[in-house]
Order: sequence, then structure tokens, then C-alpha cells
Amino acid sequence: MTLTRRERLHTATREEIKMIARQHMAVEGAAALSLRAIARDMGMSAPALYRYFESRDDLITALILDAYNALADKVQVAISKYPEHDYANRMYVGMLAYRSWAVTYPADYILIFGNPIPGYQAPGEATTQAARRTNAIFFQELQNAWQDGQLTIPAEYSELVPQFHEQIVGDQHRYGSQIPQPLLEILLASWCKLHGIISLELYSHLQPIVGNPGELYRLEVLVWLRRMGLKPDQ
Amino acid sequence: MTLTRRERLHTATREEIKMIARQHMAVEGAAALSLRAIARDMGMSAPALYRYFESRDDLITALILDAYNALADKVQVAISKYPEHDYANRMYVGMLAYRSWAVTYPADYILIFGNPIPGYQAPGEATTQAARRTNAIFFQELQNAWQDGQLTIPAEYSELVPQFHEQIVGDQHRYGSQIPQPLLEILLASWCKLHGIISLELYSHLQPIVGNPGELYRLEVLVWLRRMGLKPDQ
DNA sequence: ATTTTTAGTTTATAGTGTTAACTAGAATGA
DNA sequence: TCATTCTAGTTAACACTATAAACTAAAAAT
Repeated sequence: MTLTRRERLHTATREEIKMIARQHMAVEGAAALSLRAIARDMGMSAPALYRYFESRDDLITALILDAYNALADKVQVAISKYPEHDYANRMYVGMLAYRSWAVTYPADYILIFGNPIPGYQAPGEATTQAARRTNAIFFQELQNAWQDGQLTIPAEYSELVPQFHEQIVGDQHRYGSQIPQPLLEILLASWCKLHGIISLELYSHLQPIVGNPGELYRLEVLVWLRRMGLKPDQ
Repeated sequence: MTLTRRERLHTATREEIKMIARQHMAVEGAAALSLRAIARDMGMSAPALYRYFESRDDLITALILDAYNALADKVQVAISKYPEHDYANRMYVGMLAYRSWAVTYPADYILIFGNPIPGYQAPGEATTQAARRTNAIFFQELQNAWQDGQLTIPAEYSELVPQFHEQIVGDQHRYGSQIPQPLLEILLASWCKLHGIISLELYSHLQPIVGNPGELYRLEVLVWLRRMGLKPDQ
């Protein structure tokens, strides 16, 4: 289990490469990531990087996995500040933390939720797995709140959903539980909306129309919770 | 006003370049657009393209403007199939047309709503102007419906909005009219949500969770309309 | 008929990811 | 301790990229 000196140096260099790569991403975007530029910044030649990452794609995959985990960690930490039964506040701060991470590390958010980098092929399983972590956190909260009888399902959903739930098949089995179909769709739609606000803000589509996108986001979170009968402190 | 033979040939070649560029975009994404590859496909040398576009950025700007206009046209045509007073159906088919265009021409949708192409600098005014067209269509419908007394504002919004509308300053002045602040925010939020669903679908984030993203989209449109008291035919 | 404008060419510069062949030095085994 | 193996790095090369400069052939304008 103890790492040799060599192994320690190796992983340290690996981390340094990722760090520099993230800095470059923040300036020029992930699609512009250049191994040669990274190597230059580190005072070494480009082919040397191949000792640490099999290819540019491999480096990008590592960055993606780090980003997914950092996002999930941030949400988890925020939620954990409130007791388990305080679903309203837990979801409220969790969703705010979600956006907060995105605007703090836009390059990382774009890396995972932006358009695919030309030529990059995601390795499938690994990234999908990491992606699920954050969603699972919110799913868990919603499920707990439901099972605790704290949620009401808005009328429009319960009226309309039956004709849809054959088509919109979720993977609730994966989370090992059953919640009502409408509730799952409400959560999904909320995720889509929050992602939409964030991504439109990050790409400057919102600023010409909405003075303060952050407040729009907060309003939408509050409305969403209140619609199901949850009222966070503020 | 009559174009000379030269001018006609020039614009024809310009259109051909854009056409080939769009084909390439559809395969590899906009960030991978290569002038040399386009030139190769056209049987000419790369520098010749500079007779028609000042630079790669200039070509991209032209593609962006075309995309914005094509999207607005498609929505406008869809809406126009219903009479002016039939707000429910007009907004319903308009929003469905919005997604339909996006999934039919994903490269073009990503070009305008995806992350910025590395190195590309948008020329500001021109693109913002074109972007507004589609939004204005939906804004107009909502405004007409409101002034016609067909809309009810959901309780959660009217309760919560007052504390927000100092922060969330819209540009309703630009459209030359006044509608209630909550209504503006409801429309904005809806746009964000629909964009969120589309973009998550286009980047394959939804498929592992939602069997049929198109139906989720349709459900959300229906719920949104119904929440304000509008019921389209289906 | 002469001049000007345009569409295209080739050549050159500075950049990219990646592979191959090689070297200096550290870690390991006899 | 000495010889072997492994590792981190090097340079050179290949096939790409956008773009600029200089030039040519032909069309249009005067």
C-alpha cells in the first residue's frame, strides 16, 4: 500500500499536468487544450506527457472525472449542513451549490455539460458512472421527502403524466427504489431547467435579457420547492 | 439593384462554402471546422476561401446568423398555422417546432447555443440581434394572451416575485410593452428549461436516464401551458 | 485597347497531436 | 557492488491546421 518514491513523483506530475490543463481550459476552453502548450508551461517537451497520459483524450477523460466528482462533493457538503429531515433546506442549498460550482469553475462545468470536444471519444461507462453521482444525491433527497409524506405533487403533473409514463421510462430501478412517476419527471425537469439557466448564463445568452441570472436561478429553485409544499428558510 | 453576373457567382460560391461547412459541422462539430478541408471538398485551395470570407471567424459568424434565422423562421411558420387568438396551440406548436429544429439540425443548434468555439470572437451586436428574434416571437404570443385575459399567473410566482423583481431586470422595454414581471420570468424560465432539455439530450446526458427526451419535452410544454390555464388540442 | 478588379494559385510561417528512436539516470536483483 | 531493467525525459519526423504574401490568368470596366 505504501507508495514508492517513484510512484509519488509520478502522481505528483500527473496532478501538475491536470492543474495546468485546467488553467488553460479556463482561458481558451477545453477544445483548445494543447499538449504542447501544457508541456511548454511545465518546461518539458510535449512527448514527455505521454508518460503520464496515454493521449490527449486520456487527459481529457481524467479532467472530466475530476470535475464530476468535485461537483458532487460540493453539493454533498452543502446539503450535509442541514439535518437529514430538513428536506427543503437541503435541496435548496444543494441546488444553489450546484450553480455556485458551475459559475466558479465554468471551464469544468462546460467540460462535462458542454458540447463534445471535437475528436474526443468518451470512454462510456466511466464517465456515465461519475455523472450519476450528483443526480443520485438530489434523487435521494426527493425520495426521502416523499416517503416522509412531506411532498405534494402539483395538479398539472398528476393530471397529465399517465399518458406519458409509458414513453418516459426512467431508470429509477437503478437507484433501487420506487417513487411516483410524476415526481421523477418533476425532478428531471427541474434538473434540465437549472442546467438551462446555468448554460445560457455561461454562454452569455441570458445577460442581454436578465439583469441577474443568479437571482432568476434562485427564484426558480424556490418556486419549484414551494410548488411541492417545501419552504426553505430563505 | 440588379446583380451583375460576377456578384451572382460570388454569392453562389459563398453559399456553397457555407453548405459544405454545415455538412462538416454536422459530422465533426463546429470547433473542428477546417478551411482546408472545406476547400478540398470544393476542389480549390484553402487561401481561395479568403476571397469569400475574411477569416474562419467570419465564416462562423455567417453560419451563426443563418442558424438563428432558420430557427426563428421555423418557429414562425409553425405558429402561423393557427389563428392569432389561439394562443394555446400557437405556443404549443411553436415550442415543439423549436425542439424539432434543434434535433433536426443539432450542429446548428449547438453552434448558436453551445459553448464558444475556441479562438472565435463573436462580433457582438449582429449575433445578439439575431438571437432576439425567436425570443420575441414567444414574448409576443404571451403578451397577446395576457392582454386578452387568457392567462392566470401561478400562485408561487405572484407570491415570491416581489422580492426579486428589483434584481431580475428584464428588457421588456425593448419589446415596447409592459407585461407583469412574474409573467416575464415565467417565460424566461420556460425558455431555460426547454433549452436545458434540448442541450442535455443533444449531448447524450438524458438518454441514460430518460428513455424518450422528446416526450419529456412535450410533457413540460403542456404542463407549463396548463399551469397558466392554456390547453392546446393535444 | 488598355487598365483595373477579381478568382484563383503556390509558397511560407508558425502552430497542432502523435510516433519512433534514443539517452541519462534511478531503482532493482544477483 | 556490479549489471540489468525500468523510467523520464529528449530530439526528429509526419501529417495536419489557419493565415499571409506574392503572383497569374481572366473577366469587367473605362
